[in-house]
Amino acid sequence: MVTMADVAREAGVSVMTVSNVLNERLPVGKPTRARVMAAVEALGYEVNLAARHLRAGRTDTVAFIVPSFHDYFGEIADKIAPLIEAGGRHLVLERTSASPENEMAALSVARLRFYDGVLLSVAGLDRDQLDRVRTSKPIVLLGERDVPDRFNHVRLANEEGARLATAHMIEHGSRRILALGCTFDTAHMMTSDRRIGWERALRDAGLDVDARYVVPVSDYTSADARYALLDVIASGLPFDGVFAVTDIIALGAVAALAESGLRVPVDVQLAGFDNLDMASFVPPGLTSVDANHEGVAETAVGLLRRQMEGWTGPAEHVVAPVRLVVRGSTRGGA
Amino acid sequence: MVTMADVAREAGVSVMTVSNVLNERLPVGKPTRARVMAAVEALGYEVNLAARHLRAGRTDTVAFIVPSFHDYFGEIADKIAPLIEAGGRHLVLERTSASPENEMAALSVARLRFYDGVLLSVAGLDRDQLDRVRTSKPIVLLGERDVPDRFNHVRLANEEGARLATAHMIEHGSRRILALGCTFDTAHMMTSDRRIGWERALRDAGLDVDARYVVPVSDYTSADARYALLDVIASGLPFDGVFAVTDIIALGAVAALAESGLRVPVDVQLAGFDNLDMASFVPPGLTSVDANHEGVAETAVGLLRRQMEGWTGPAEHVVAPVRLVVRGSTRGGA
DNA sequence: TGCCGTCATATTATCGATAAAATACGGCTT
DNA sequence: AAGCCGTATTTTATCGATAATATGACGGCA
Repeated sequence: MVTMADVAREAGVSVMTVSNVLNERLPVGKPTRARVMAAVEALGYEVNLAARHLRAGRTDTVAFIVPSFHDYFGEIADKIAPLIEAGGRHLVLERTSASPENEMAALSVARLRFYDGVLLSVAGLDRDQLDRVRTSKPIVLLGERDVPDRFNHVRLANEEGARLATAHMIEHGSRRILALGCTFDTAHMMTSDRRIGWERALRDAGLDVDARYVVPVSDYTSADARYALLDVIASGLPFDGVFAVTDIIALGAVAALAESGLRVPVDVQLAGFDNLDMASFVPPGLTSVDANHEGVAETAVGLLRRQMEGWTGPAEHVVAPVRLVVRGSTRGGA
Repeated sequence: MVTMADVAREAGVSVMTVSNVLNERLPVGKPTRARVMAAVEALGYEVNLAARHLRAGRTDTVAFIVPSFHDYFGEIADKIAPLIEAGGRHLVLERTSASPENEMAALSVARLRFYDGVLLSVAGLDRDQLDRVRTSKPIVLLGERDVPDRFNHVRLANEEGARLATAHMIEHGSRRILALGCTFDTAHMMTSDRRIGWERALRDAGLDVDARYVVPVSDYTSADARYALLDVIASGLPFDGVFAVTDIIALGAVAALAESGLRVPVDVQLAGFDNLDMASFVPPGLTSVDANHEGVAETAVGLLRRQMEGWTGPAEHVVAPVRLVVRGSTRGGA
């Protein structure tokens, strides 16, 4: 492996001069610079990032730590990447499988040191566990869980989004709306906050809240959502609307409804949450709560950058606004 | 920051003994080990990975470098991650935006050194550019491009998959099948190999190959596919089948067909490629060529692991077999 | 002539771990 | 009691860069 020392020897200068040429820290005379560059070319030198990392304590890398690589997280990661790159760093993704242990491990001092900053999409950790994390590394948390005040945090207006979607379906005639994937259990705040929004919409319209209409889904996959909804249909519980806690859940619902001969939106209206790319394409177009990925990405990266540049003011807790994108799966749609 | 030296002082031993306790390299006496562990606990010591990396030359990390984080790559990454973790390393994703420059940069010696091994999904680089990469770092290439022999490479049976899908639609009555997203241009081998399979199926059935039925798509998104197919429909070119070069393209086709009042599979049969998770759920179920993500992941990780363990035999070029998963979008389906 | 300031380059110390070689020590053999 | 061995532990050298400091050369000016 060719090192700076090799380059220095080849160019007849000291190692420090090579470093100065390459990093443009101290000024170097023109002819010297030329000789160094020539030597770098000739030997094909490339900096050893491990050594730089150890000495300079910087990696020019930011990690986005996600529960899984696909769907929602893949889409948002693609929005975050260019923003990080614009700051001269690059982004890597790590995956935790949504397990608290893995999330904790990812936040260990050792692993954190690999990065200049970390965006963590919290899925498994609760407030207490997060509170035990002691680090001065720039971190921004994303996601719908409760987090300690000292962390920067970006989350969505879950309740409002669910309310919008549900109210929209009520306005267009639905009276018995399932909350598919929602829960009463508050451990997973995403599913309970959205359930609260669904409840509010029902109450605002003077409708009853019937616990049987809250249908949990075991694993947040389309497959599980499909099964869950097929069970409901088989049970004979009457419904004329489905609020799905995410678009992935909504996709499973689309399949279950189609298989059961229920027409969307004529027999059943359907709305999801996240507004994934696929939502526009799944016939008849999936009405969905748009969380504005782009905006969330910008906010989160902005908060992170501020920390990486040395800002030490109080943490911010941003609630990203949402809006409803109406498509063919509800009766207000095209 | 608490270092090994701090722990050593606290435990009254040398730094090397601490290292030996933590890494279980040389045997350490039981009482000494206990004192060291106690000191580690008391001080909250965690190893500095940068220092270890510099000295030991190992990071216990593997990178999967992808064109973009979403859809196909997200799904396959979720398959790869557990396999890497089973080997005691962890996986990170990096993104290249499919640009040759970024892929080349990712392969630079400097960046490679951050990882014990690299899985690269080649999207932009051609054979010549790859040939310029000189490194002894374990690398496995994935994807449908042509690559130099000396690299391990896993790709799909593109031609065969396209042939299967097309032949299946012919068998069930289609006579004029579009090759949506396919190309004559061989730069992107995925799109041309799959076109060749489509052609072969047509020829095998004694049907004409009409160049007008090869419909390129600008950017491999569902949105672009939808536009492209709407254009075809508007042009009046008659067709009764669509082979979509990927499921993402097929999804765009689903939307275009639905909007145009064409029924799937009655008026038009449709088949895709990749068998993404969503393919089972988009009504009426998307017939798709299954590339066996799981198997591809295992093969690629196996080849990589072999290299990381020191094997230096000749590189392998694996063509992963494919099979057709028939669903409701074609007439053989349920 | 002698002193000072400035720009260019070189020296020294260090980041925190690990590989390899060296030493200490108690027991066992003969 | 001397010699040897194996286990436990320490010493020394090193990975490759960078921060901080030191040196050198040269021109300007009193």
